[in-house]
Amino acid sequence: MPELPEVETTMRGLAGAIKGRKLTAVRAQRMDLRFPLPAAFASRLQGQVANNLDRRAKYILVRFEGGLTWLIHLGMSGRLIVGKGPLPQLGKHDHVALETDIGYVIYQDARRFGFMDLFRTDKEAEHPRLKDLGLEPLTDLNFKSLSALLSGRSSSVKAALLDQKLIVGLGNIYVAEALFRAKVRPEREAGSLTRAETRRLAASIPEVLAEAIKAGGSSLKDYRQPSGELGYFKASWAVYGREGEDCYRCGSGVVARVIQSGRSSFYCPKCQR
DNA sequence: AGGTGCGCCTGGAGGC
DNA sequence: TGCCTCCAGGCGCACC
Repeated sequence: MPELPEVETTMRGLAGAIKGRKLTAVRAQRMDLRFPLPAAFASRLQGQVANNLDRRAKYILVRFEGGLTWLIHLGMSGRLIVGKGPLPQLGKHDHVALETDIGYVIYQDARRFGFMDLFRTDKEAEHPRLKDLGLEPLTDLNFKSLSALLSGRSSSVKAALLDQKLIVGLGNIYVAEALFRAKVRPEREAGSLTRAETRRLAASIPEVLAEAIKAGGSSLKDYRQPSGELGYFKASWAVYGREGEDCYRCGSGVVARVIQSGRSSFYCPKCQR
């Protein structure tokens, strides 16, 4: 799925389409996303005025004037598509659609690993999807906070960085890129990182995420910005998906791929230690 | 506590 | 309008 930069980009695109506007019509074509849509989903959203939009971890939060919050997770292939004018004909993967006075939003998700929920905004802190999330890498990550997360941990540093209870927003791509920049191998035991390595990693994570947001995210297969534009950060990947290629940085290492917990990890064996 | 494997779905790529 | 296998950005679960 979309990792933090893609979710952030999607949230901003959605904000441009609905912030301050009333949802004049809401349709749920399919209720069975990863989890069923909540009861009376469309009727509860219809007529709501979007007050502010936010991102927490890989969740988009739309808060409405009346105290209702709409939570959206894009799963692996979820996309939000925004447009001006009337709602176009919906396709087989268009599961939720809404209109405002100026345009429309379509939630499209081929694999249906995404999901949505509605809840009272004042209960946000207790929401089961939100209450156990770790720290936000763009605002709360520094040497001290990262050290506290990693120290004494026997799992791999990759597993630790993917664990949304520790730190949120990272997925397979951005973990690979952040570890490359920090010169740390994904298989390293999390608690074994030196102070210098931890310091580099605390810097490289927000750095790579911020750069990716600026580029509109990374388009792999399904992802596009809500406007339909691609995300361009893929061109900046140093190791992800580059198995067998020469390392950008050291020139002599060849990017390797190993399987960790059934998922591909990419790194330069020469300059990541 | 941590790992591993699997399932949830569909579609694209590549081998044959 | 081929068929088959593998693979994919996430995440939760059962099981060890």
